[in-house]
Amino acid sequence: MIKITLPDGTVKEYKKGITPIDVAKSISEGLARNVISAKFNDTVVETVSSLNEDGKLVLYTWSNTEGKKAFWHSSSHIIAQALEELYPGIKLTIGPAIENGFYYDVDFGEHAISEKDFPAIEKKALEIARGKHNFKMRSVSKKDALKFYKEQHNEYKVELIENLDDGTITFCDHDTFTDLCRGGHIPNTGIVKAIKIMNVAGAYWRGDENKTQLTRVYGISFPKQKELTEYLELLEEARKRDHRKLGKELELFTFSQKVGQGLPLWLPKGAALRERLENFLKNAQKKAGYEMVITPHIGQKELYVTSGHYDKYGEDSFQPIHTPKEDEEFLLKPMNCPHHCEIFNSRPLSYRELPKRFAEFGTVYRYEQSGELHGLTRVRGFTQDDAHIFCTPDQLHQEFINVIDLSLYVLGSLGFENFVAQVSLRDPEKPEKYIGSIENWEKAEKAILNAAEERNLNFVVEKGEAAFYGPKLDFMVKDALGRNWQLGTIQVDYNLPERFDLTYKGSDNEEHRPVMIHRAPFGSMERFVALLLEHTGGNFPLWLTPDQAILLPVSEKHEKYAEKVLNSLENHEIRALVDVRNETVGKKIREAEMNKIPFMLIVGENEEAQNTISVRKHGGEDLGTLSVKEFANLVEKEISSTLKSF
RNA sequence: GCCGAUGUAGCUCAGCUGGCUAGAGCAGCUGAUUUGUAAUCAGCAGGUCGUGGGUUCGAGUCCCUCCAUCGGCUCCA
Repeated sequence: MIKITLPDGTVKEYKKGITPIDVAKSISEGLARNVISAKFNDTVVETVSSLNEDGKLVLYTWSNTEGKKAFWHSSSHIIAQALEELYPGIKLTIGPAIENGFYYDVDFGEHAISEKDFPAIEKKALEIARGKHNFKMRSVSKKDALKFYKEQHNEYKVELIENLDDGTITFCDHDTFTDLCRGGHIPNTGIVKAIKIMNVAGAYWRGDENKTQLTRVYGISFPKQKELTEYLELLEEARKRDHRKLGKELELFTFSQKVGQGLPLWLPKGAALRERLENFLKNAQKKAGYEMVITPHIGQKELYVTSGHYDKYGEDSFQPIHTPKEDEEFLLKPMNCPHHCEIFNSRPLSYRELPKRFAEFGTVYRYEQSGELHGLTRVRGFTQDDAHIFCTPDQLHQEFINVIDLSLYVLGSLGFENFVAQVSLRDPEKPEKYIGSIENWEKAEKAILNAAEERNLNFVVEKGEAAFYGPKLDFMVKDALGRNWQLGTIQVDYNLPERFDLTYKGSDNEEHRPVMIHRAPFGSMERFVALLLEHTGGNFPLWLTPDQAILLPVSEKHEKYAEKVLNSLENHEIRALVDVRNETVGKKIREAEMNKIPFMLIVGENEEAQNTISVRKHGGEDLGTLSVKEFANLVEKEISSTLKSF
């Protein structure tokens, strides 16, 4: 007999060799029907694996992330089988579950598949699923595993197997299909009732752009057809929140082929909105002891050679600007830090003056690969809400904490609640990717981890994601389609102070090296506005939104009165406009709704007589008839409830 | 940069297998209407079909080049 501990703490005794699914049956038939995967002692096991020792068992259903993972991973086996049957001779590589669905990377050889082929593949996959084939794991010796794939001339699987230890290799069989696989499947293919191929894309073997490019087939599957339909509708809804679409509709920004790829043009409404965001941060920064500086958009090549950026990015970026003078070269500034270092260097500083916090909304230019450009989230010219803090090693901890607090204030004020803090450390196995001493790296990494822990941030650690000069703490936010984007960033840097030979005079009358913090709570104005658009669906906070109210005169006769109201709204610092077009009120409301204007103020005969306005909120709520003063109070109250000061 | 897809009026789209002066709705302009909480009516105007080549008697439609966009990969100071 063995003792099985369930998540609720109960311990039950079973015969040695019992399977998770049988354990489920012993609890209830209903549970057994829904169990699709299991973990035993924190290791993924099949629902039909024998359990031979005491341990903790967790059973998963479709409603658990773990259950979905097994479901989607199993679905990738089904798709792989369908692909093999439809396109004999293709080479399978890997097929994991992802956040939404799964993919399988396939070498199709000469054959290229496209959307037109999806229905046939889906049909085949569903046929296979309906066969209710059991997923069965078996151990295979390294020799046999290699033989199996060498016979198929599948060099990818061979490479994978070669990196595995003999004795740990397992295959998974279902129906006529066999795949190298670590495990973690649903009991049988029949549980998959709906399966859809979402798209195909190129993906490099092992993520290395020097290796073969495979075709990645993305798919998703569900235990019910209805859930697939709902998922597709959800995607459709998400597309409505796409910042590129909303940015155009709300006249915030645009692009021009003539100006160039990835070079956004901010339209009047967008520019004004951005300015409000900048002022919001400037106010907070002022309270936090920052000083604004201004630096030029270009700098001598030598500046970036000193900083190390030229070495790292020079060849792959905008090329130097030449002047009539021989050998003179300038670079468009790709970051502000070197300039700020030279500001620090402009006169001798005492430890009594530190920390120095230089802030600048600095526009920078980076030659991003054309395939990487994406709306406002990835552009070639953008403005960072940048600042560099120069402090003594003793001050570093507190300064870092202060920056975390500022960043949290910014995100909180704009309604970003579901962010993830990511601590990016260096990859210890690739020292060639980084500059600076190991000792300094260790200090910097420790400083970040300590600060993140002290502020109780819910953070994840990613090795190998650090900048080449130092580790960082990034605030990651998802867009409408669930893609992660880095917004705010805080970076500790011991390297630039050395490269620029920055010093301050300490209390011991000796020269000391300051530590530098790079930080940008928004990240960039472009990306921040993009993500804000997707999060709010274009319904910005009232303090930020382009037009707060629109006056809708019922007819031409009331235009004069509308102008008068507009005037007094302006005196209350409310951004408003009048719709003087010769249109019906119904139409004016419709358009104001589509333009997402928070308040529609209808003025007609009654209002004019009583010196009031009828207030309709975006979305349709009728707030009744108010005086301008009452309305202004209402606006002020709403603003102060969302916009706290730092 | 790589793989795949897309590109027709300001916007959203139609235009079948190549065949007369390329269509619609919305937006715009003009006029009528003077409007009460999500589209008043009528008329007008608007496109060298992303660019440059080619095939053909004939190209929005077929082929190639380039540009841009979209979904991924790689990259992201």
